[in-house]
Amino acid sequence: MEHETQADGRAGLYEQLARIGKVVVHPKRIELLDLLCQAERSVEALAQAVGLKLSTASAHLQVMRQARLVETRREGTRVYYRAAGEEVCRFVTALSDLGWARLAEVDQILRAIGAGSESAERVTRAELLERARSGDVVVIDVRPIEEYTAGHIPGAISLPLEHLEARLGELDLGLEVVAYCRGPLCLLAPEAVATLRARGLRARCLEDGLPEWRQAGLPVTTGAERPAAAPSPPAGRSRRDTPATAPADGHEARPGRRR
Amino acid sequence: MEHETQADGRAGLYEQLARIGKVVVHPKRIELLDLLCQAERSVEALAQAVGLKLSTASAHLQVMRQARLVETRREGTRVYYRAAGEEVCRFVTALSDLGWARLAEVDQILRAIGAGSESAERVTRAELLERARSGDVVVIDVRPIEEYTAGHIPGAISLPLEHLEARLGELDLGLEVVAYCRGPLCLLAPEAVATLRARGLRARCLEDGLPEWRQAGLPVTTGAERPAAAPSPPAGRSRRDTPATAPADGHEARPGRRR
DNA sequence: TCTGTTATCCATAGATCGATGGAACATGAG
DNA sequence: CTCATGTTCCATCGATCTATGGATAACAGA
Repeated sequence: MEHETQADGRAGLYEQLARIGKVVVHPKRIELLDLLCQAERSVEALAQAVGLKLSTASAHLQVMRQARLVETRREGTRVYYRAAGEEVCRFVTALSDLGWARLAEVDQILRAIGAGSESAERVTRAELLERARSGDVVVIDVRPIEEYTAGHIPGAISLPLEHLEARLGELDLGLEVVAYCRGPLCLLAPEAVATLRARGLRARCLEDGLPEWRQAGLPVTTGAERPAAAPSPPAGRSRRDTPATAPADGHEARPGRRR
Repeated sequence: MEHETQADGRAGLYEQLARIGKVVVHPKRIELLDLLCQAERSVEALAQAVGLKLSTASAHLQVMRQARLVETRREGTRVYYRAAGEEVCRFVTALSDLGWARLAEVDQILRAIGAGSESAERVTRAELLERARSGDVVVIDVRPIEEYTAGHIPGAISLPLEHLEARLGELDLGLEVVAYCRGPLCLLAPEAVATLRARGLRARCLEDGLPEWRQAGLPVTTGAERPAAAPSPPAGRSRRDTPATAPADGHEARPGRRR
């Protein structure tokens, strides 16, 4: 069992799929994959993000790499991992959807942390597009800054949850705030909304997160943030829009999941 | 660890998702799930279909049930399993897609069995819809009869691969034949097409299979087959169309995958 | 009630996996 | 060349998983 490339040579299709399945048996690996769908990171950053020893994280990443779900890039002495493609993110999304729909416990956990009540009133992607065009909302990306840099909604400003309270002043109090994060299972945006509401602001979450936005074929801007004073620069000024690989029909490519 | 419902009580979101992941670590479980996305079956039928001892198959099904991916129905002395919902099939589809895209070996296996060369010329769903309307194609469902009964493309006739040669006479030689099966990783349709072409007929595969057809929001007919003489009864006469849960935009809901 | 059929449960033995600390390797800076 | 840093490889122990045969439970029919 050395040459893993051709080892198991007589392995059927399902054995191959099981190699992918092996990645998502372990909670930490799912967490890592989820992170990697947001942005590429070094091994050390990943290990720290999910609370794992370096060697353990590396081992997990090896498993993921053998299944071809992640790829690496070397920069000097450090190695950056990234998701190996669009399909990987779609797979993770499908897994999350399934979890949301089938596992009552997921729902309970989310509710227990307080994301239950207000999550009912979310902004759809279509609605956000429309209101962003007319300029009467502020869109904030509450994920860590690296993930914002790796890709964000055009016109959104980066306001990581941890800095939210300190930088509240930057927000235009007259406008409604729409917060988004990693996806339906991520609690960053719901927490941000709770914080903002406690301050008397009007705030809602976007349905789902950036991966779903991207998968819907909507434009994504990469690169650092701009001064962040103007709340709504006209959309479409992205530094690098996604190539039009996905059909840009957008608006609910996936059937809805919300309860 | 008895009350699995609330055991692991203090488990995070990713632990919950890993419960789903656990299902797809094992090749046979993926195979079972794939089968169950086509039609419900008894334990015995499943065990036989995938070549497993009864007790082993039952154990696997238990795992899948604990993860809430399958549900059961009792009829007399036998228990029927079925996929627990639309999202399950979507998940399996995403896994297959990912396998197709990432695992070079999958491609090699498919090619090795001879599905490589002709698979390039497939019929899109949109094209099939159009040509079925004008009535110049025969659509054949080459899956086992149970799966046809559980759901098939309106107007398609059931012609399981194993009976194809014997029932060749039923086909209208003047029309092109479009064969479909379980999905991109299923070899039934490609083999059928190869057989038909060897007989001099014009034949092509449909892209993907029935689950993808259903997921695209297109109508699905359930129930036994009709006399199967008339090659193209007008579509839309389905005995029970799928409820309009999914958006019926159809035509390429997912971004394409074909190489 | 007794019997045959179908499915689940159980105990066991063999295989695989995960976490961990320390060694080994590659790279860049003195 | 020699160090320091970041990452991967390795050996090990403990935990978990799988297959299997046989026991048990649910059900139908006489």
